[in-house]
Amino acid sequence: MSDTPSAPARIRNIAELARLAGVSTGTVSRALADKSLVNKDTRERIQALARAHGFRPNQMARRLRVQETKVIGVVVPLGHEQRQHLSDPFFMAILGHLADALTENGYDIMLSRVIPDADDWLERIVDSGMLDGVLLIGQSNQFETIERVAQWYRPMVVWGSHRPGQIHCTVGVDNRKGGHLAGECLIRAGRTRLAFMGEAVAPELKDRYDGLCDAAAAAGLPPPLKLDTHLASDVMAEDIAAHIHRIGTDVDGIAAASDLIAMHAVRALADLGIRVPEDISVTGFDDLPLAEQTIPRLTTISQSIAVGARAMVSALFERIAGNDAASVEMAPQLIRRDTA
Amino acid sequence: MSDTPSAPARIRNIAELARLAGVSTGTVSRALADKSLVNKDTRERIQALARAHGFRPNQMARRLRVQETKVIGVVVPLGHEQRQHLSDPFFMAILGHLADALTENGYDIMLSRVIPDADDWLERIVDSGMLDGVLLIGQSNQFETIERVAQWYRPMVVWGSHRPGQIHCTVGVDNRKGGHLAGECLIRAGRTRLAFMGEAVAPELKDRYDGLCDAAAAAGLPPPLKLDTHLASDVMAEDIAAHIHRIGTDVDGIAAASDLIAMHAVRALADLGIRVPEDISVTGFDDLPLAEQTIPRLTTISQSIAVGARAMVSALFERIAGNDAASVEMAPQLIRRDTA
DNA sequence: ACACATACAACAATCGATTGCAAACGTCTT
DNA sequence: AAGACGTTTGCAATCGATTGTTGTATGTGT
Repeated sequence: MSDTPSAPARIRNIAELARLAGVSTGTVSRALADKSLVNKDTRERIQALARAHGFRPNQMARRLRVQETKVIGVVVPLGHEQRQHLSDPFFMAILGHLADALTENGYDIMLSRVIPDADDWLERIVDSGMLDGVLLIGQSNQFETIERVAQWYRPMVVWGSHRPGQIHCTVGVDNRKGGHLAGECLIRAGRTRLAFMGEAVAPELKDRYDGLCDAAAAAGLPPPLKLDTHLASDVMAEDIAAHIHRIGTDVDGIAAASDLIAMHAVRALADLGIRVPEDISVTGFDDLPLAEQTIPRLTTISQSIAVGARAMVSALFERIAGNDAASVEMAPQLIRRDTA
Repeated sequence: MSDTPSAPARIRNIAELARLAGVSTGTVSRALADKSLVNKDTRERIQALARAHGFRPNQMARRLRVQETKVIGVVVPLGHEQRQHLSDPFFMAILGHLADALTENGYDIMLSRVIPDADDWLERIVDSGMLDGVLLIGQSNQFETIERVAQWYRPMVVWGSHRPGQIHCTVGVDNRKGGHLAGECLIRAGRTRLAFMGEAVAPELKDRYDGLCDAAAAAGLPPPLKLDTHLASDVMAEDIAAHIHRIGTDVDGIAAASDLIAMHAVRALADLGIRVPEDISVTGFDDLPLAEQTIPRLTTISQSIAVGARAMVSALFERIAGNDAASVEMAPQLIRRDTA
């Protein structure tokens, strides 16, 4: 015996443990999986031995063999916003809830922030053989790519807008309705010169703008101004600064494409001595936890991110199990607070 | 030919592709890896074939073979804050920067939010065989566990405080100094009845409190009040509400343990008609991008998260390469804005 | 004492790629 | 024409586990 029990030799694989226990690798495998096929005594002896040596079977090998990884890819495509950070609060909020739901079910999360340079970025992710399923956060400007992959890859669910006849499964709010609600709220506050602050490249954002236009049209107002604003927080500030001059003369109501944009706008207006909501009304979009904590509190359109995340996960599990899961479109809700 | 070229049969593995190309699997493997050992023509023919069939080698198998996964685990231990969400802005901010740095280097990220119930939670992660390295965000109350694992597992870097003589490699700010800076700032503003709002369980937070005490002692003030406050945003609100009554009579300067706590506190004070900074001064900690966007803008202690994240990643790569990387302790910085 | 069921563990194929070694082939030299 | 050499390719072992099949004791019933 050259091994002292106090410093047990490190065991690298199931075969070494098998030799140590005087059994075959098959038995060890079954013992560690706590299968009733192996004698209770043997089983416990092997488990104790494994514990003593701090041995844990290699997951890579196991997963290769059983063809099931228990890993879900959570992918953030940044086609239109190459500079946008993962640190965007909306991503993070939804990611947090996804993480909760997935870990509860014993799945790990592989996080990818993808800038779709090569056109097979999604294929590369999807058949890396590392993932049991994929959750896409946002469609970005990659609608076609997503559709293409969805034709043959089932276990994928996307946060975003639903277009009639589309193949891929989405979960999201009715963004157009949301934009409409925001518009109505501004109009009810007596605002007539509306503007949309955001970038209408991704389907979600375009829908929000269209909804805002609907509301304006319904009230007999001209189509709202479109103030292009990046979602990446570092660039956003500049964009807003550039826009802010037109505001006050041309604009008295801002529907922002996200809470973050709204917050920045309110902040920038305050710097110019323009008061919200006295001089200008502002609405956000998302209803992040943050929106309630700002001063003044943000009036915004709720996406109920928590519910949405759960819906994504359960749709994904359905699809992994082989069943079809339909898209989910949730109703947005106006949360009236202080800014409009 | 039963296959029409427009709908090529799906190829599942390298062997099928090899048969199709009339070569051996070894050649296919080398061809796809673009190794010069195989003839340029053959190589290109195989690559074209693979592309035509949309074939991509199984990563799980490859990784098992080469014993290198190109995956880094990013782990958030929630020992003291079981209810804390991943959506905490600080986690998310640092995660975003880590994601940037890691993806730039061709690594994927496996995200785990761990509630350390079993005492071998870290061992289980570390030798799952799925990871080339581990980044821990925060030490939580798991200092001993981390030390234990660090004794034999090298490629691990932790965001948090550095204690003299500790084994595991940390990156973080000098939290004690940071607390000191916050205290000095409050004291310079004429505040004498200080309080610390946070939970001094994790080493980082305890250090911040100690630093605040240092500053108080240096100014001849009594030790600051300790207002226990959870970091999870849902519970936090209640905690703060409970504390808020003592404030105004007992307290005129608050050093919050995080920007988020500070924001909530300012908000809660505003609801009670207590003005910041006129009636009470408040400092945050972290300097999240958000801190600049609130009204009033948050005075806070900067952690320079971006720099820290880069430091973590480069220390980790050093350690993966087999070199030793020392802990990094960055100097905190007071960012004076409006709240103190 | 014999047939037969039961419990347990070993054997070996398998997942899908990578890679050291050897073999086949062609070219060039002497 | 034979040997040396370089270029390509194939063969087969390997990574570390899982699992269907097979084999061998042991125990039970008649």
